[in-house]
Amino acid sequence: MNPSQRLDATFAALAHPTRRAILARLASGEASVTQLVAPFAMSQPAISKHLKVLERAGLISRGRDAQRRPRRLEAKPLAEATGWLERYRQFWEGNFQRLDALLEEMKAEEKKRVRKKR
Amino acid sequence: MNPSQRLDATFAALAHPTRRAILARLASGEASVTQLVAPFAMSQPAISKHLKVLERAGLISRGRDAQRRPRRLEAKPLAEATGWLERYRQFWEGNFQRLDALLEEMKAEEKKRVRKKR
DNA sequence: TTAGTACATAATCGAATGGTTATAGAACTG
DNA sequence: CAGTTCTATAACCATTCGATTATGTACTAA
Repeated sequence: MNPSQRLDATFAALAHPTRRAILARLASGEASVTQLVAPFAMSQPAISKHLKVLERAGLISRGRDAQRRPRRLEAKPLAEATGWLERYRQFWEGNFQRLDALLEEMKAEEKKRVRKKR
Repeated sequence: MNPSQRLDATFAALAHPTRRAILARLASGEASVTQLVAPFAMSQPAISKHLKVLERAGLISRGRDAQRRPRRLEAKPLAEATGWLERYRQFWEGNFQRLDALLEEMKAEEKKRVRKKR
């Protein structure tokens, strides 16, 4: 998976309230599937599907403890997503000191990308 | 739209490379639909659909200039998304000084949420 | 007024998403 | 061993997504 595809998977995984709630739960420590199902008005297979989405995005990993397969938070993809968003920070912070430099950098990157495409 | 739904819309909008590229383009200034279509091997209606997704998420707004309807970046939803992600920053920075406080806060929030649900 | 440009919208289509129920399998428990 | 618990998977279904082509509409320009 290239970086763009990783961002696709990460943002898509975050685009569902159930999956965000699962991540929030896992932030306070690993949890079994049964424990993760409990708070939701939803079947166990539905949660298992959400877990699969999170796992394909690399946001969680699977351990083992007897019959249980506890999930643990893996934050690296969150860091990458944040990294992508940081490029826009000045747009909402109204902090335009470094804007010119940023725009030049962005234009250069885009030229590279477009050239590559042809 | 409640905050959770706004996050749904924002993350979903970011989960596509074409839409991220459009935002990157708009970071260097507003652009007409025709200008936004140009770099992509994709039809104009396809781009217009992506623009609609971005607009529903509040990530862009529409101006007018003769027949043109130039789009402009609106960064507030990006700020909200970043805000959500920031809660996890310490997980990838390995900075656990404030972790206990955070976990307490998260548990309290979750209890509120679960109680509300019933 | 006629032609062209810019954009939007409708209809269509295949693939992906998000849920369900039913069932299978693996590991514990008595 | 028999039963129970935990999790995964399969089959199914409705809806949404992401693209297409065709067409409509609003504005400009000659």
